[in-house]
Amino acid sequence: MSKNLVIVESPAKAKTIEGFLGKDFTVRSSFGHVRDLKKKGLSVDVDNNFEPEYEVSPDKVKVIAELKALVKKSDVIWLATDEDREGEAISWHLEESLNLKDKDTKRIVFHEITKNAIAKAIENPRKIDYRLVDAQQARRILDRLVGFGISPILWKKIKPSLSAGRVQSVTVRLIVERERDIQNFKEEVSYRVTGVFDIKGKSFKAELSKRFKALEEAREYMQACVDASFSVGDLEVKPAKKSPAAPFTTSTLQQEAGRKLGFSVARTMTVAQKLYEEGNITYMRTDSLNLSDTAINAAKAEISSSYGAEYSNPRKFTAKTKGAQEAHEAIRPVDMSRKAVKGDSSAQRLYDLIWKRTLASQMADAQLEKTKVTIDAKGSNILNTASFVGRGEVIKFDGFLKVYMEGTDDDQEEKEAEGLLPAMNKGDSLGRQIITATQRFSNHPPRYSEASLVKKLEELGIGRPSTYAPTISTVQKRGYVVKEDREGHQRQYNLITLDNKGLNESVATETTGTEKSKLFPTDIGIVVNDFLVENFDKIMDYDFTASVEKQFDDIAEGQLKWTTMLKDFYTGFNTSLEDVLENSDRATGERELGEDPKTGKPIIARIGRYGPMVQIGSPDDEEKPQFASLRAEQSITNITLEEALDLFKLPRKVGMYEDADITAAVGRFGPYLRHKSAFYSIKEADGDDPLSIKLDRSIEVIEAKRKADREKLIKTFDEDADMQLLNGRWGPYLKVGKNNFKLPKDTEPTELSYDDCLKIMKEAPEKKGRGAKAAAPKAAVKKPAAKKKTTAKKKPKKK
DNA sequence: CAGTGAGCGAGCTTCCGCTTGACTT
Repeated sequence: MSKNLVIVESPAKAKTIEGFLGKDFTVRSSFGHVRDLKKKGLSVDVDNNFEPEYEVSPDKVKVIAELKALVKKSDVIWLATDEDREGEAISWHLEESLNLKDKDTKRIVFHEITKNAIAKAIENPRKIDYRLVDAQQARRILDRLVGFGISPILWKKIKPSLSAGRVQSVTVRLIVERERDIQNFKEEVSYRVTGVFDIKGKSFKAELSKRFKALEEAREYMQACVDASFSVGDLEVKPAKKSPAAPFTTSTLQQEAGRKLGFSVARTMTVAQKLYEEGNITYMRTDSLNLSDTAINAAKAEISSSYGAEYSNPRKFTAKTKGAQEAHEAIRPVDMSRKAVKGDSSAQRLYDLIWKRTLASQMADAQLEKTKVTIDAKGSNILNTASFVGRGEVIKFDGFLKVYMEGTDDDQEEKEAEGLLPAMNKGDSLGRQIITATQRFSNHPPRYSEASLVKKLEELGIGRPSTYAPTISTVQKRGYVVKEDREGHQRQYNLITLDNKGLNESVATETTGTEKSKLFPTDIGIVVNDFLVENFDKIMDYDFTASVEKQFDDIAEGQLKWTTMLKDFYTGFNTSLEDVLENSDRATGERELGEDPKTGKPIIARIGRYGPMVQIGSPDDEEKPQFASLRAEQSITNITLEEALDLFKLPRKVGMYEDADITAAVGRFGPYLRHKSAFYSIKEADGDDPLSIKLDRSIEVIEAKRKADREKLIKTFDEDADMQLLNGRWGPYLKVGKNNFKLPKDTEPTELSYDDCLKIMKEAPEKKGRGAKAAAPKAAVKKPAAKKKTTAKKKPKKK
């Protein structure tokens, strides 16, 4: 019988460690935090030293029950949660909710999961560090105060259900401000001159050291080149080196997988989680650059045997990121000699990336030789105002480049790959093949991708490895930000070429401004952000998190009392909450578009109760104002008067079919047709538009939908017209009225009788949470009673 | 699931950070 219970945070870790410890040890996991502030309400007594009200998280009730049973059977409890603020707090919450006795409880930490490290940890137990716990409580409570303090103000002043928080609101701010920078960007025009020269049959590229502002200047210079003679001027050869990037952290893994594999941040984490659970990589939520000695030695061995000892260069990297807590190692393969893993292609590719990055980080620098040639031009005086420069780069020793090179975020359209320059000597004359002057435009700052946003957040010290991916999905779920592709537009540019046929001027076209999977702010995002920046500048400051983090550190070091810190913050914060609630105006992002040609009344675009909308007239007028929602692709900032007027043309009568009207309109879920109280979605992608769709096409859409519905239908019943067996996305299912039911495994739907279906209905498990929407209105009359019932029913389900 | 936007008032929404499955029409 085992007398020791070890509790870690992750089940995969528990499994590994159990193997290292003898059979006197049982290892279990807490699955992260087990207790939190109560879900409902503030649950912080601000008048009583910020006394928090904790509860075991609903999804951890079972975990705690199981652990409690194991505690009873054990003599010593080892709390082996991560060695950081959150981990220390988890240990404390475990101690509290499992009623652990001080004398039987030991706190241990380890940084790598090896038999040795764990044995060492067991030999060196300590007590829970309550100062660190206090720092975590301050962090948790501050976030609750901010989130639950500001969000309700947004419900009143802008729109219900909105949210604000220390992390998400600043994230949205980054995106809104970047979009403004882009809108206000004034592009600069210049002329870039490049030439291809040759010597002894070999050619190379060179670029003029200066750009011209005006076409006229470029023309003048090109003209001078016609009769110029070119020769080799200065030649410079310089050694250079490149060093490998550090091993992966969560943030750099997300960035690199985005750049090289095209993964979203969420997908990277899902795939990494799987690799971790299968024992292929170390923990994937980390901000540490550290590799264990075991890993460094394994990399050294792998490099020496595969590439030779001269390729090995063991290195230690140290974290430079704000607020790094380093409870884990960097993300690396568990076994460096495992060059590939089984699994789907996502897993294989991500593993390959991690393997290469880790290996490269332990490899020698690459040695390069950079050459630079400056070309002399003789002829007209204007040629002396600038000179062509050619650059070459040769790799003398490839070092880490043999396996891996980090990607970049810049779309560098103009950077040419640098190759080897031909052999030449000072004074050699050069042939001119072609010289081109091209009109170029400066680029606006780039929009954020998910990965570049994560990079920015990490730089600012905002959020943690475990929250980057959820934060990005939160701001999208709240409708503050959308991830989209945008089509570019055509742009013309001037081109002057000089080749053996002489000078030639032309105009060419290019596509510019194409965006793929970039983050854009929505109207709501913009209005909420502006409201918050105006009224809560302190919390919206990019340095707010960094400054509270410093205070959390002071708490952890025992130099500051956590209640004092919260009190200092809350006094001012609460005053501003009250002030804003009382004195600030409703924020609607209102913009006047012009006048309605029919009535002469003003038309405005603004945020309404249900989102962005346009409105003719005001409620003060004798006649009621008219309203219409904006389409998904429209925005308050861009919509024109004409587009707004179009919105009021709906709903529109398309024609008659089967003795009933067909009308076209746009609803909450996009454009649709309505016929005999049935709805038929139409898509712009199919070339259908509610403003212009014709009768014959509408009939086509209706008939297509009817056909699809017929194919979906498996069986109906005479006993109940509302009951149907249908084919859905996940196979056959039973539909009764508005409720859907899963069929038991291995059921042949065509053979089900009416009674069978009734049975399936009755035996269906209770729907939980969000799924029960359809039933809600009926229960509305007896809400309090109905509510108790559902919570009571939930429990047996969790057995 | 589908045209809502006056104002009232019920009751609801909301935070960040730690960890995985269960579940979807």
